[in-house]
This record gives sequence, structure tokens and C-alpha cells, in this order.
Amino acid sequence: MSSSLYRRLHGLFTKPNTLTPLPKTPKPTTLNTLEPLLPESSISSTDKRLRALVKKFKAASDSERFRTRNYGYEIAVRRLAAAKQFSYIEDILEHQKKYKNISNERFTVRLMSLYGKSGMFEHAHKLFDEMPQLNCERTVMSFNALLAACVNSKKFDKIGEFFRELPEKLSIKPDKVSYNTVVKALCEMGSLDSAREVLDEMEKNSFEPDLITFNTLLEAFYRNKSFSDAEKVWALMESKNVVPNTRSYNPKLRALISDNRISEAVELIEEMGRKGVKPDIFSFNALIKGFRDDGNLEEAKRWFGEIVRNDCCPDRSTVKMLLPFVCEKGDFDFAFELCKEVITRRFIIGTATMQLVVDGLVKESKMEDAEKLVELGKSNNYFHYKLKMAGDQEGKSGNGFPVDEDNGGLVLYDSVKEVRRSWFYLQHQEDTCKQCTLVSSSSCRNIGTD
DNA sequence: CTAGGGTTAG
Repeated sequence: MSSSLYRRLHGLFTKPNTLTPLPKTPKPTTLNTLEPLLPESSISSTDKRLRALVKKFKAASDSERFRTRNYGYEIAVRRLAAAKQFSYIEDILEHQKKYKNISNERFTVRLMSLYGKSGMFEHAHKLFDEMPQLNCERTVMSFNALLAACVNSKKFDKIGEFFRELPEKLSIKPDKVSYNTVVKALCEMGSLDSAREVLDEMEKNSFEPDLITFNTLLEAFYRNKSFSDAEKVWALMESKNVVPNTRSYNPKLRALISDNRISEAVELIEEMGRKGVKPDIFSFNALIKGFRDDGNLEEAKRWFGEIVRNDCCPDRSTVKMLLPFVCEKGDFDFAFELCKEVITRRFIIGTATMQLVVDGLVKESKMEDAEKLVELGKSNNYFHYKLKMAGDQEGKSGNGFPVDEDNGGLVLYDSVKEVRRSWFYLQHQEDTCKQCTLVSSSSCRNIGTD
């Protein structure tokens, strides 16, 4: 990287930024043990479940096969991070050092990435520093993982420093991924012009910007509703023969929608079709949001239909937008069908929204459907609804019961398998619908319309 | 190791 970019980065990265600080994360310690923080009696049931997860996770780590799959790590760490249980994350990740995989750079980089995504930058950094003594080779891959950890933990000021010092110190040459990560960092900081200038630096260093570089910039400009700047980036991308994909179009769709330009968004999604760029669930959700905000029930439902027609899967966002909306519009037949679909696939709908549908069906004298829905909700294997029919006595309906309590949440594995077998999988080959995997993996939990 | 909206446990 040229010295001019060093200077620019340095200047940018040392300016105080206005981002709100993340919650405090613990400093790394050398302890691998997890001491109880509270007396047993005052430990909440949530915490009990998380402790069970930690225990189960460490036991599962003994399995070679478990360690090769990042998926279980992602799920567990995401849950712990959501609960702000950073010491638990430290516990399960530091535990991984006892396995021989730790001298494999890919494995260690995965752990750094998990720390980064949890906002635990210090831990990621410490792990990077420890790599030599863990007998783990450090290439540009781990350098990039460190940069990514900065971005994910919003420690933007560190990036300039690392870029200035580490390559020389460790004889590592930054590559295209390194530059793309810098672009992302500048975008997240709101320094969009500087982000675009990195393109020139890349070319000076003989790196051609790729689809990720351009999509990162497009996303930032469109989010900012800087349409004319975004169009310039788009033109540059095409002049470099980089072919736009779905993720180039989606930010533009969202920008048009949030600018109340629905018909232009519809035109754009049609253009995607003509150019052979397949719209995905993000594209359809953007349009559905537009029509929902416009109060247009028919169009919202029509685009829901397009999801299935285009071999796509609705996701939690789709349901969350549509269900309350169609209830408000009084279309309880549609609401009923949607609920039924969602529940039988073991997705969860918020109880309040379910109640909304049940009440609506009752009000329309569709008692049979209402009862069917209540039964469906109650018979759901993983969760329980407290749904009431008119005339039910208070408290008569079931109480919630937790996800397989002995299994510390690793039950997600099983439910993912279940979901994979169902939902729109009935219509698709498993391997060809990666998107469905993503949907199902994150939707075993509450689809959250309450 | 790099690009996704708006949220995510009782």
C-alpha cells in the first residue's frame, strides 16, 4: 500500500468517531475455567440454559467432525453474544486451544472471526498474537481476519495501525481481501468518498476491484440515498466488466422503496429478470415492504406469490411484514393460510400476532379455522402457544415449555434438519437452495411478529 | 479471511 494511503487512513482512523460504544467485553484472561458468578438460587432459567449450552458445546468439541463444521460454532456464539455472555464465549473458544486444530490457520482464523462478530476485538487480537506459540502459521489470511475483526467489533481506529505496521513486521503482503475489508471499514465509518478512493489505491497495487468491492460501495451509497454517486460506481463497475449480481441490485431496490419510488422498484426487479439476475428473498421483501407501507394489500400478496413462483423461500422478515398487515386489512383467510404454513414448518410466530389471527377468525365466525389454528399452535413440538378461544378460562391454555431443556440449545441441529425437510424444501433439491438453509438455520427461533 | 434488511428468548 502506498504511503499516501497510509497517511489518509491514519488521518481517518485517528479522528474520533461518533459511533456509540459497544457494551464492555471482558479483557482476555488466561483462565479457561468458568466460575459460577452467582449463587445457584439466583441464576435465571435463561442463564441455566446458556450454561447447559456451554457445557454441551465443550463436550461436543471433542468430536473431530463437530470441530470441522463452523455452523455449530456460529449458532452457539451468536446466542451467547445476544445474551451478552461474553465470558461464556471466551470459555468455549479458549477451550478450542486444547485441540490439535489450533495449529491449523483456517481453524484459528474461524475463532478470531467469531470473537470479532461478538464484538470481542481484544480477544481476537490476542489470539492473533498467540498464533506463533500455538504453532500456527500466520499468512495474509489471519491478517485479514484481524482486520475483519476490527470491522465487526467497530474498532475502526485499529485498522490503519495494523495496515501500517503488520505487513512489514510479519512479511505479509496485503491482498484484495485486505483492501475490500478497508473499503468496508470506511463505508461503515461513513467516509464514503475515502472508500471509493481505495479503488485507485488497489489499481496502483495491481489489484482489480471485484464484485465484493463494488457491492460494498453500492450498498453504502444507496443506503445513504446518494443515487447519483451510486450510479457512478455502477457505471465504473460495468466499465471494468464486473457483472452486477443480485446483491448489487438489492440495495438499489431498498433505496427506491425507502424513497417512495415503488414503480421504479418494480421496473428494476423486472430489469433483473431480463438480465438474468435472479431476485432473492431480499429483493421480494423490499417490494413487499413498499406495498405494505403503501397499504396495498393486493400487490403485497401478489409479490408474496412471486416468492414461491421464483423458487425462493419466505423468511422471518416476510412473515413479520405480512401477517400483521393482512390482519389489519381483515384478510383472515390469507392470514390463516400463512400461519398454518409457518407453524407446520416449525417456524414460530409471536403469540400476540397469532392471537390477532385467531380473534379475527372468530370475529368472522370462522370457528373451525380458529380452532384449527389454536390446536396447531398448541401441538407444535418445540414451542407452546398461550392462545385463547373466546370462553376459555384464564390460564387454561398451556404454559410455554422450553426447547429440549437437557440439550443446551444444540437441539437447533435437529430442528434445522426438520425444517430442511419441510417448508419449501418440498419443492426443491436441498443442495440447490442454499438460501433455504440460511432461512431455516436462523428461523428455528421465534419468527417474532410480536 | 472480504459485501445483506431489522431483529433475536420467555
